[in-house]
Amino acid sequence: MNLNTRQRRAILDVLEIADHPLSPQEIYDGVGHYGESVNMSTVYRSLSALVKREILEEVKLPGEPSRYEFSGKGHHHHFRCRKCNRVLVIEKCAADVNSMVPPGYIVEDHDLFIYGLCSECSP
Amino acid sequence: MNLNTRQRRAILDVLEIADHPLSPQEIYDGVGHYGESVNMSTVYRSLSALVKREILEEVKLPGEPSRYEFSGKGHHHHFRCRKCNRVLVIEKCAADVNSMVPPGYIVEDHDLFIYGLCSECSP
DNA sequence: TTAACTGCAAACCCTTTGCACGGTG
DNA sequence: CACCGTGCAAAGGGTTTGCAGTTAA
Repeated sequence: MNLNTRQRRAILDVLEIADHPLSPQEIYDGVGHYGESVNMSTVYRSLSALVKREILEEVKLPGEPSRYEFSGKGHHHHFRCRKCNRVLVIEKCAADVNSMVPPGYIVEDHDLFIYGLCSECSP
Repeated sequence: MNLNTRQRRAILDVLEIADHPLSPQEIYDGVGHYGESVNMSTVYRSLSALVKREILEEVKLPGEPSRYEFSGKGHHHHFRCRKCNRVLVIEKCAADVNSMVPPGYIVEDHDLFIYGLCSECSP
């Protein structure tokens, strides 16, 4: 895979500068802010290629479009700010998931989403 | 709102018998299993009317269609079985969400999804 | 009767795909 | 030349909506 096309560099730059997971639309808009342009199909195709190569990871969210972030962060969760709408990374995990499931269940994985106001948006 | 149409009775019956949150498609299929039929638009329209009246609640899931469940359960979470694909209710919550967020963040709410095998599907 | 509900088909949004063109080695 | 990557337009899947006909009170 060639990362060194104008479009893929722009996509990765936008993700790096934002420093938080972005949706395809946010990436598309972000590239636009640089005065560059990328076709939305290219955004989608690049994102799935980058996920396949494990350079990025898809963050699936309940009821809204996925965000994409750089992989290699280890176990973490996400915070969704209801004012600025950004999705931010939460590094801690204080969920004792095994104690939550009824007997007989096997826990393989979990996702946790926290909603509220981020530090930039809280009064 | 009139709950006493053939279609809405069927939708609510299917939800009640299933005893776990269902997607619009699962409801549609469930009604079909009774030898009855409901148009998919009617399923969607009935579900949103029932959510608006707070008879049902929408369970938004990451990366897949919402499920619908009876409201009034209080705070709870969901388990998604990777074998039978059912979404099941988890009544406990052992997540200390407030301790997870960085200083300055305000926590309003959270969603937790556990993935694995339910008791009927585990070996 | 009349207000609400339903079926059908079309529209919608987000995402994926087919195809022909473009850039690079 | 051979290959991927790209843009465009069309197609998909899930969900919503407009409209005309139907049903419940």
